[in-house]
Amino acid sequence: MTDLPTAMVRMAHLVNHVFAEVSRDHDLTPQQAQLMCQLIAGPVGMGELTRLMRLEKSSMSGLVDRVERRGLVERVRDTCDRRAYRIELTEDGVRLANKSHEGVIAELERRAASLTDEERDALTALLGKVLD
Amino acid sequence: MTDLPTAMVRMAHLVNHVFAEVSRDHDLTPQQAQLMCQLIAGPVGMGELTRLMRLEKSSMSGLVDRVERRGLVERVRDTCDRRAYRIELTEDGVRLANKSHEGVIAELERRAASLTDEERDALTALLGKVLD
DNA sequence: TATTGTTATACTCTATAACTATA
DNA sequence: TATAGTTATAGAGTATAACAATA
Repeated sequence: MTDLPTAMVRMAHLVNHVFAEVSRDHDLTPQQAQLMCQLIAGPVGMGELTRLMRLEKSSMSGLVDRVERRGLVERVRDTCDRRAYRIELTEDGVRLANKSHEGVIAELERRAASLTDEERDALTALLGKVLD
Repeated sequence: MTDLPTAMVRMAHLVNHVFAEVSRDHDLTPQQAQLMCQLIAGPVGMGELTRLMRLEKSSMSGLVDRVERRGLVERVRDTCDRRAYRIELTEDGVRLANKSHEGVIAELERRAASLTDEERDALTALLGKVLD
């Protein structure tokens, strides 16, 4: 039995590991997989992406470059602001993003399988309280 | 209210962010800080370090190189196996490792401050169950 | 032969600073 | 002037493959 912060750190390591493994299975880096997961719900602008992933805009430029080079996303000019782009998954990108996302969820579900339904709900609620 | 896997991923992002911020405050990269935290309890061999941090041995060589160059750790030859090294914190390293570790713990405690004592205990136990 | 660790190489990831184009 | 994004540069992080030294 450890203290709460230590348990939080260990949980983070577990999630990071799962994310790395799944990404690798799909021949993506964890950063590339994370970027693509951010785009599943729909196109996102560069500025919003840098905020979501807490990266400098130049870092995001490079990350998008490499994923675009693989044909997984496209830069689409914003119709309202001609300086801006919206980053959008391609068809291949949608497939890979969904598979990656599902892979992570499935593996985390598997890790949590030892919990009862009540424990799952309690854990979800408690995590939510910390994350607010 | 979201599902459990999503809450786990968000928790991981929070911890990663805290780790990145604290590392930066101490002029370390998150990887360097993580390495040094592994050494707080005492010297660790390269092989064990690669296992703990899930890195290839060549990656660990480079990581140790950069931290050693800053005078925070030392390679000490193992007395039993003359191929092996034990990686050991220097005096400066001990100070910085402890400060980083405490910084992370303190910030995570702060994030969990909204929980009651019972909720803290419950969350810690539930996380422990998933981590087994 | 097997193991411990390093070196060489080639990427990816990241930030800072300077830049271009549009608002 | 301010904002959205890129480019240039430098360093850190990572894996694969080949290597040296010891077991």
